[in-house]
Amino acid sequence: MGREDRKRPATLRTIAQSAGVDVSTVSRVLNGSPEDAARAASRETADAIREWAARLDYRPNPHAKSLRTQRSNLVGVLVPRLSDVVLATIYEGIEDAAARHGFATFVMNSHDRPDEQRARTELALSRRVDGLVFGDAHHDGGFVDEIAQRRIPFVLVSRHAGGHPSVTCDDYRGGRLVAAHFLERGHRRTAVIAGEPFASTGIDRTAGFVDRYREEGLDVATVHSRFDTAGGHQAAEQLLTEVEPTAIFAVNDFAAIGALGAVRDARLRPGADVAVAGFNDTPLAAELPVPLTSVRSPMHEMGRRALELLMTVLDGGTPESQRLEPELIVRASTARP
Amino acid sequence: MGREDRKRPATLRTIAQSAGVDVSTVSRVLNGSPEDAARAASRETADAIREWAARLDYRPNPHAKSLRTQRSNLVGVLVPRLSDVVLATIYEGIEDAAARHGFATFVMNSHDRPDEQRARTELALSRRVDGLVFGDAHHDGGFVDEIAQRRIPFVLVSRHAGGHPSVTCDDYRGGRLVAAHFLERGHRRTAVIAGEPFASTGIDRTAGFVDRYREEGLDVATVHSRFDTAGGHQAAEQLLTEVEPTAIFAVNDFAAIGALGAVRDARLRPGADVAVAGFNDTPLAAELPVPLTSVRSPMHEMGRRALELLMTVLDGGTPESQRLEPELIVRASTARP
DNA sequence: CTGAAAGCGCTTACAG
DNA sequence: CTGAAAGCGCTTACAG
Repeated sequence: MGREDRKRPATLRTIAQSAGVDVSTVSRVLNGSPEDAARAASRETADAIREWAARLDYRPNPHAKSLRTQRSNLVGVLVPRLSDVVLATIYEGIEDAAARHGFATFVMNSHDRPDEQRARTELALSRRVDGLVFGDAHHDGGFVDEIAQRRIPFVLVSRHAGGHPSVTCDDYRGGRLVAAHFLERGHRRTAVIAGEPFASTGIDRTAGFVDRYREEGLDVATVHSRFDTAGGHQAAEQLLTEVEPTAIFAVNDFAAIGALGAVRDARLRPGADVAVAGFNDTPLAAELPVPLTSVRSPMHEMGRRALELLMTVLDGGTPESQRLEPELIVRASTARP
Repeated sequence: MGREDRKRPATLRTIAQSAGVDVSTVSRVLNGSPEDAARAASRETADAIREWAARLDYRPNPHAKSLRTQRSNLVGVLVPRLSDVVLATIYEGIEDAAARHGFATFVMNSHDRPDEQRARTELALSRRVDGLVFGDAHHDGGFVDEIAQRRIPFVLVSRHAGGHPSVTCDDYRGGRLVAAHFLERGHRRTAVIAGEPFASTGIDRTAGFVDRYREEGLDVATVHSRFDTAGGHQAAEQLLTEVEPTAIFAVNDFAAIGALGAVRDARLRPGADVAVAGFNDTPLAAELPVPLTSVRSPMHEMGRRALELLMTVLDGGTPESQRLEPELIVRASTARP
């Protein structure tokens, strides 16, 4: 089954010979714009060419095309971890939109480590991507600033940084929604599991929550954490002993699930004794033993729009950052008994 | 920030001119095998060439190379859904291994739909991938048989089909492990949430479980389901009313989580009243309010090995299918009180 | 040790 | 409406 056994695919030349015309004519008819095609050959010649192409199962060689046009129709996508369902879903949106534009994508994990971000980006660049989508931007913005300076087309998704074009959820507003909900339920001693300090998602969600509480003259305890369940568990344990909050907002569903575990371990009832809310409304949130209140963010849509925004950049347009609306989904984890 | 602004990258010709040698010499030194390089130029010439390459930040143009060599160093990967953490983790293994071999990967979702499998495969082929990894093979094997007939290099991962080269978990054995555990705990009326009927994973896990129980002269109720939480919830609801099992094996953690929800909704205590076990030992399993007993499968390793197996195929070797060992992780969801 | 030449499969001014 | 030619950036027999 070695690769030598497969017979060579049809090329423009094959078709040109079959149809008795020049390759340039075939190119214009098959791969050119409709106007090009119309100008390039008579109806009959064009039809004959198209018929041969179909019969020979012709598919343009993308490498030849890219070499000639200096455009690869490839985009590189960097995410912290693809096994995080939030990023995977955003990526699905990116991939869908890319396919519709005739682009293919390379995804890579950076694990939120600057050295890997750099290495993966260079790898993508050496593969000659036309542009990049970063789902792993750090708020300090050092790395993306550098990419911008090199005039490499890119957009950010999920997290914003340094004023570069981005598509995000309105995380600040999402944080406020949770705070408003907690206030309505009468919680006055609350805490936030704020995630990693370098991610604008965690920063903004926390800020929105804290600001809303400040408006009521109330302070909020905050603690940073990893974005996963173990991180949330650990952070919640600490908060439960040091702060004894009646409600906890974790800036991410996984951290929230970890927090639920910590609440249970402390012999408290999630929802009844300690309210817990998460963010993103991951598919699991609704199915947990104690269903989780969470802020729904349009993950797939965010990915789709980020890719569209990149297309704007590639077409030389002026990209406008977008902030999509979050929606609070209330469930048992924040219901008083 | 249009693409026109970036200055042209260095090429072999740029370097050849700078170093005062022919492009063919530069090619042999920079991109050839070590022996080629040694034979192509004197130490000094070679060093000079390498120095110029570094100074000009030379990166071989992959499109030119692919066009010339008829090899793309690209592989296509098809999965049912990348937002399923199991497939995402397998894909991470594939991607890691691919990068080490100098290959890049395209991933695409097929949603387990034959028309999408076909369309995505053709898309990958039109992008001139050297080979494919299918994580979404259907057990009937119709589609992959066809691909094999076309002599397209490919391997299967996670699911096997039609005797084609594959890397899977020993799912049958995994099913037996769960059965043995349930038997040891004294469960005699049990049920399996078997997943989709077209996936070898669910088929084999179910068969292993059922066979072990048959050896004790006991029958097992089985019901098919989707692989997600909602599917598991629904299947468990049905089983709880119709079969009243004391233990349920769901062939996948998400279905198991859905089953836990159904158990709770029926006012039964997971673990105490009804044991529930899952499969894959997803990161969440350990962190659930009632930690989930699950069969750990080496997902990342499976992906890695699948890619290695594809490399064997591409090198004209004889690929041998592999079945990796599962491991039972016992937690509270199957502990008697 | 080194070079000159051909060609992979396209696109696109240029010419008629 | 159609063609001939050049060239994108590589690799690799062939020749010396």
